[in-house]
Amino acid sequence: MYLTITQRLRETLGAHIREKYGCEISITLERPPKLELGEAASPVCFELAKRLRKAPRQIAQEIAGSLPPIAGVARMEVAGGGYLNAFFDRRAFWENLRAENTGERGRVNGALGRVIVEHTSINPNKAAHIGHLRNAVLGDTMVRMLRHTGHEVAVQNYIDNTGVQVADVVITFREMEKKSLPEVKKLAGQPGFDYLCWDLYAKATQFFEEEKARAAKLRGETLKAIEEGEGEIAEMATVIADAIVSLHLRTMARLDIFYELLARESEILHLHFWDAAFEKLKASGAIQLSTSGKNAGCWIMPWGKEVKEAEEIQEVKESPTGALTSSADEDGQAKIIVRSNGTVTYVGKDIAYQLWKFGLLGKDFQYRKWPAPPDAKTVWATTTEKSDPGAPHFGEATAVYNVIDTRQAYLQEVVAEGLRALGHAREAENSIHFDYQIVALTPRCAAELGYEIAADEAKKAYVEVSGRKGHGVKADDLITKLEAAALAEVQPRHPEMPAKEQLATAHAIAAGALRFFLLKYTRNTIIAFDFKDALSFEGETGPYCQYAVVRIRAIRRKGVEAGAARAELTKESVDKFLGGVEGNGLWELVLDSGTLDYAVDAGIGAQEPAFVAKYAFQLAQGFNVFYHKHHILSETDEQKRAFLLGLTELVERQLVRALYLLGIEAPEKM
RNA sequence: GCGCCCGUAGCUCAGUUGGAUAGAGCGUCUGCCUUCUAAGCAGAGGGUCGGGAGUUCGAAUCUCCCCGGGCGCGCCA
Repeated sequence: MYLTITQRLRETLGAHIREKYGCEISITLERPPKLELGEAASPVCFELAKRLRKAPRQIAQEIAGSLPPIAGVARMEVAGGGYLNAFFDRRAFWENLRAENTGERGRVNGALGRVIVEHTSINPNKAAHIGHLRNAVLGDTMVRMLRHTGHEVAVQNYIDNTGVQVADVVITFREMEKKSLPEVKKLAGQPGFDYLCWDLYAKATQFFEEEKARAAKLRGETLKAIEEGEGEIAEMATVIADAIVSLHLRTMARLDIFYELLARESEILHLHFWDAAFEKLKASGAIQLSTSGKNAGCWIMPWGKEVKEAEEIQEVKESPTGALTSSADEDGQAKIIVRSNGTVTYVGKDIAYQLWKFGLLGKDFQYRKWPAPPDAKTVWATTTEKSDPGAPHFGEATAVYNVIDTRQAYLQEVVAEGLRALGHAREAENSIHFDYQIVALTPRCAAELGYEIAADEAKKAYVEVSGRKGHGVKADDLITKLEAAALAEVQPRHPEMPAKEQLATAHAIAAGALRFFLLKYTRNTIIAFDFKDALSFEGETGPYCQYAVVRIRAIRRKGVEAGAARAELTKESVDKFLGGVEGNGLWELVLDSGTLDYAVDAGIGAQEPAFVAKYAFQLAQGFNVFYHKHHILSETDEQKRAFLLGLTELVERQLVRALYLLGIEAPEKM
């Protein structure tokens, strides 16, 4: 609602200034610091003053006096040195907001069209940890926000099932644990397999450090076998990766995170996605065969400062083979795409995958349903077998969000540059690296978990999570711990509640606490994880927001029990309760309720789910203040009680909506 | 060496892209449960926005220079 009115205000103001003064100016709007200054304000006259060589206040007065009426805006005032302040029509806002049942669905901002969001993408060789959760929760929340604003979104989870990390676990099973394929199959079917692999992977890291030569040889052989996809080694890798993926899906389902497609690297390999991309890259000259220098024999993509030079050289020396005969790559940071032994690097595969996402590769996967998905929600996976005829159409997006931590920024740039070099500038532009900072452990937390920390690390503010070392807070452990803590709060409060409901409530609180904890920080803040903060249910937390909803629902239940008749609210009453300075308190809560669209819009624009988390918290806070100030059910003035109840319902609806966007469920009681 | 990011209250962080008196949570102290759930509310205290210079009507926000910290730059992914 707020966004609707401010957009109208922006347009009208812009058009009016264009007409009146003949200048094109972008209208900045802000929320004034105090309600007495209105609901929206523009400092545009300060900027205008420079161009028109007139006092800003005078301009503001001219505009305020001549601006055509705007629906939803009661009046404009001039304040300070030249602010233009808009005062909303409070009753209209209230009525329109209450009538707005559909939320913001259907309203598409921009022309994004079909969107792919890739998130989670955990190496399928060990249990998920807290860092993976940040990725998944950020991605999932962004998906919810995009869908809320009417975008068609497909969620994809990339499965690197043929990589080094899976190979390392295979090696550990075979060489160190001396396990046969049937034995591994058996283990993979047992609970806790992801935890077992977590420990094994840490062991492998040790082995690789201690016996470098032997390890390197084994890794090479294992990788090759996995890539070729045949034989016992390959089968063991498949068994491990598939089992771990299923466990990851279950972990994420605990936080209400689901996927449409599991895109597996094995299919990118076996369906020859890279070959197709390679031909395109060669043909366009985007990559070149280096014939001299340290990269001799590699296909490289010029990078950094060299891009320009290389392009110039390209123009002069169009070589039919694509071979770069100059020495431009000799000293530079040219990115290697194909190694001198003919194998493709990760970036190369990623370019192929990215091309597919935009429908630019000229190839498609085959699809099958993933077996036994959590909550019986269909998940599709890529396959080399015949495609399931019921599979939906994947790919061909107009925008792609890749949720990957910020350390990979450079590689993501290379991928985008690859698209650009192929002449897909728009797709390169719409390849959004949705980057975020890592989750680290506070030194105290690392100590609590019993990790040995090197002396230089102990001095730092935080300790990096390391899958290789086996250092990290496992996702399932954390969720379980939170559930236990929440249950300990629920039980004494609701001894009458059936055990099953107590558990469900505790789960909702645990998941809410965790998701909110991961979302309240903006993306580029390193989260220094500590159990004390993550386990908190007070203050700026998910449970605080859930609690506000629970309070509202308690009021409604009690109201129904009391059987009190609800008076029909008159226009005069609404004007009275929201009007003037006395109405400011209630009006502010109405206004905050109606600001969700604005928060979501800003959140999508800045790619910051944290904006929605902040919104939910502030609305909950506003409600709690209201709750203490007004006792609703004992209100004797019927009109007032009807109004307070209406407002309560409004807050509930908006807060539940905001929480839904954050992937947080509001329980009935807690 | 080159590139990117960060430094805001005791601690952890916001500050919606340059706007009005810099905000919140935690922690500390003081109050508030016989009324709709105290996972709450009210109040107090706490700031040279790392430092300096500049840009302009206006800077936590933009530019430059320092100081302090983090990350990236591989024929790994």
